[in-house]
Amino acid sequence: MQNMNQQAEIFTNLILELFRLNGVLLAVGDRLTGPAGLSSARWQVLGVVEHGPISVAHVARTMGLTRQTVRQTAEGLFKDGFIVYADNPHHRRSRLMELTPKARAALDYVAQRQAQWASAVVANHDLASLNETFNTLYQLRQTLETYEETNADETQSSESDG
Amino acid sequence: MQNMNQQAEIFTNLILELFRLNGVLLAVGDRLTGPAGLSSARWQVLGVVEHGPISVAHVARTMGLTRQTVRQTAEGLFKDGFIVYADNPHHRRSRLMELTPKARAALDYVAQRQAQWASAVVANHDLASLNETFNTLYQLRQTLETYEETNADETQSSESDG
DNA sequence: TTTAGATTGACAGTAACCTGTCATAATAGT
DNA sequence: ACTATTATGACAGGTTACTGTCAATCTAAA
Repeated sequence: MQNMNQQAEIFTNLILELFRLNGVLLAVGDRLTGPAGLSSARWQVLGVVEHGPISVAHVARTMGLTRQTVRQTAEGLFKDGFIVYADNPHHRRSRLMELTPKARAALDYVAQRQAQWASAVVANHDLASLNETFNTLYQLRQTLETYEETNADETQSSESDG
Repeated sequence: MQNMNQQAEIFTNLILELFRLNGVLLAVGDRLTGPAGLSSARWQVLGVVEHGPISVAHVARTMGLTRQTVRQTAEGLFKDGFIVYADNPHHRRSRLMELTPKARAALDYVAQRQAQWASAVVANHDLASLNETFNTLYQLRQTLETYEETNADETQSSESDG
């Protein structure tokens, strides 16, 4: 099958390009948020807390990250005065994160910078291509996640190791 | 400009999708390479060394990573017997990494698994969409990198902070 | 030849993700 | 009410990326 080699090559190129783009986007995020005392990771967490008081575990689920990762980010946000913890009426240990005025100001600042940046960047691309790209990537992720769920057991079961 | 808001939204969605896809791909890479004693990062480095003896700094430039990051990965690869260091006739300190038979076997194993995986995944997508997506992402990265080079100075100069 | 600059490997430290483990707290089942 | 399970925060440790700094080395210029 000649076509399969071609597909595999295009697919590999696509993956490598995704990695590079990911790196660039993280750098951009840090540049946009840095002057406000934030980072890409902190910004994303605050973006969830912005919608209302919420626990660390809940944010983790929302963002698709682990509890521990969000906890670490939250620790830094608290230490730097971007969030406070409020008592949770439904759970004694699991307190709720809330934005401080400092965080509100930082988010407003970053939002303005991000909009400015997005406008400038997007001006060079047409709507249809971006939308189509989004759709393809979304479908690709669905395929990958389905495939992983189906085949992960067959080769990754390291339960007999311990 | 009504169109600008729409573009900004699609753009934001695209970025979030890129982050998610990146996470999934890293997980897949680790799953495919794990049984061979490798990881996504190690696999990529070995993929460069595979083409011939090469220094750490050269691999870093090839991959678009920092010298120090590749050095750390190389350290692990050496410790686990995947590479050896050969003298560099052109530079006394900068030795050249070379694959060991163990690495050769691991790469062959991973290549087979990766091809199998890629075939299965790609079967659900058509060549044209993947290719078009690659092109859009490539162009987008070019735009981003150009924009960063042009505007990075204006807001990121934190020299007056210290 | 000697000096100035760039490159390189090494080392230290940081950020952001991960897993594993533990005690505590909430919830479901009996 | 009691027990088993689940959810949560805390802590330890590992991976992969980054920056900064240093001495050694190579290269180019004077």
